[in-house]
Amino acid sequence: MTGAPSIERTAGAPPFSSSKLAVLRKHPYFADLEPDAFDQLCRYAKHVTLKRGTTIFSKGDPGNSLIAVISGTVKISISSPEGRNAILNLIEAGEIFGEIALLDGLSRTADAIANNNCELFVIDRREFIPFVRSQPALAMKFIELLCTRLRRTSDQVEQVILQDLPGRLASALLRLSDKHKQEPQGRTISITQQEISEMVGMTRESINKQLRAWAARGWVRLEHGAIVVLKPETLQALVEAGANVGE
Amino acid sequence: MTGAPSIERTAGAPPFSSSKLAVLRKHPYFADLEPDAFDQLCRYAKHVTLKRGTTIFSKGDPGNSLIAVISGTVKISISSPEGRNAILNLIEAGEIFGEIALLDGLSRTADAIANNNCELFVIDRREFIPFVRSQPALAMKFIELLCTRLRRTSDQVEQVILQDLPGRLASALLRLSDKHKQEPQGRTISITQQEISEMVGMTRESINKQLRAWAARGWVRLEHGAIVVLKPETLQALVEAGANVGE
DNA sequence: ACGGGTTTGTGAAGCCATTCACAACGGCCG
DNA sequence: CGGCCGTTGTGAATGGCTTCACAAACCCGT
Repeated sequence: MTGAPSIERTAGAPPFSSSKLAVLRKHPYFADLEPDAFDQLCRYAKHVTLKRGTTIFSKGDPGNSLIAVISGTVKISISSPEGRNAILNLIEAGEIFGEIALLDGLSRTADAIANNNCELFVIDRREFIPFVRSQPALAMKFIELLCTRLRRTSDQVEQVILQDLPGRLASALLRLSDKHKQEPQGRTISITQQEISEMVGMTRESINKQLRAWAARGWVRLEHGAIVVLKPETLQALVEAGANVGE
Repeated sequence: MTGAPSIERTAGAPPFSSSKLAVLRKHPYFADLEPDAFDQLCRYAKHVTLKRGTTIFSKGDPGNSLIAVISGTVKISISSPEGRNAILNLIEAGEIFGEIALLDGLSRTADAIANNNCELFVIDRREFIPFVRSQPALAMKFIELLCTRLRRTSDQVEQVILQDLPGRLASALLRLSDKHKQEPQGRTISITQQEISEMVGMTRESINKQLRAWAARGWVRLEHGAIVVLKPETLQALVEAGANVGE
């Protein structure tokens, strides 16, 4: 709805290039927002570029902003005192994060780190909250977003508690490959085995062994820094059967 | 704000006893709602009583209602094909559940089962959603609720991935005992070891052994169908240290 | 094209939690 | 008050995943 015009140029002269705004504009959270409301929102935003490895915020920080990813990807993770760490989510271009602390005003629940060089929009809480109240439709959008996140996180708990290594790994691969389902055959996921192991909560070594076992059966193909899912249906079946099937 | 009057009796004659409504009225989600809006809400609700073990809804069901617990407790859980199952949450009197499927209209993410005889209010989606739209304050309340749930669930993921048995068990005990912190000394949790094991994602046997080890040190006391936390600070320290300390 | 850092591959040893198999106990209902 | 079922307590054996310790392959910058 509302097409995608009106970003091109406005009297108020938004301080960012239209191409960068377009990626946000297309996003479901903002797609059916009033055009001028969107422009107003953009005026609140700061544009930031970071290089790989930069910490955006840390667990426990006061959470006073919402962040939209324009390019690159951001890693949402937590780490234990002993040095183990877990990746909760990977946020890609067009997505937003940091909404929990933004909405409830409490501290951040996890760390956010630039996973590679990236560009962000940062929207301040002070300016954003009144804006949400004035736009009930936006509030409903956030309810939707929170519901989606909750479903995703619940799923994660379910998997980590109920599934073993093969099941969890298969789920993770399917979820990641769904994000980029370009061609029907050959869904390539750009990710290191180290990262996958941290998403799944197991060691890199175990993940590697399982992946190679599947590669031997032709279910996946391993590349350097990437995994190609060849038989998504088979992996899906494995998840549903409750693992223990495919070795 | 708004005190707690107006429930007593209204012209419209709400069909439920005021004592039952009071438990809802006191709850944060509804506390600062306009009195007549609250009455209107109550008119949408159906009153239900169930006996222990009854299934309220199952994972995958279409989610078309919000449920408030008047008395008793409800178990939110999921189960794997092999029969393992995991308790995600225990909902007690005064709390509500089922809000995700209510708000986004998709299927239920888990099973809900009456953990003992209980009384519920059931509010239908068709009637509720327009009501939320007409009450922006209520929408903001739901955003808060969702944020709380999300923090809780994220925490669970964090614990299950990063902590070992002692750490997870300690966290669970502390969370449960915080709910009922009556006396400063002797926080009694009414729960079976079987249930705790399903909340924590480990076997009853393992949980039993850990609990007895702690009982020997005087950190907890075990009763039949209950656990008394004697040294919450010690358990807390154990969680923060990343486990491996207490045995 | 060389060199250092990251990513991947692999085996041996060890450990924590599960599984299995009971025994004892408590509480409730007939 | 006497079964009976759910809860708790325990030990031995098993196993899946981790830990540790490398080696090889790859990638990028100079």
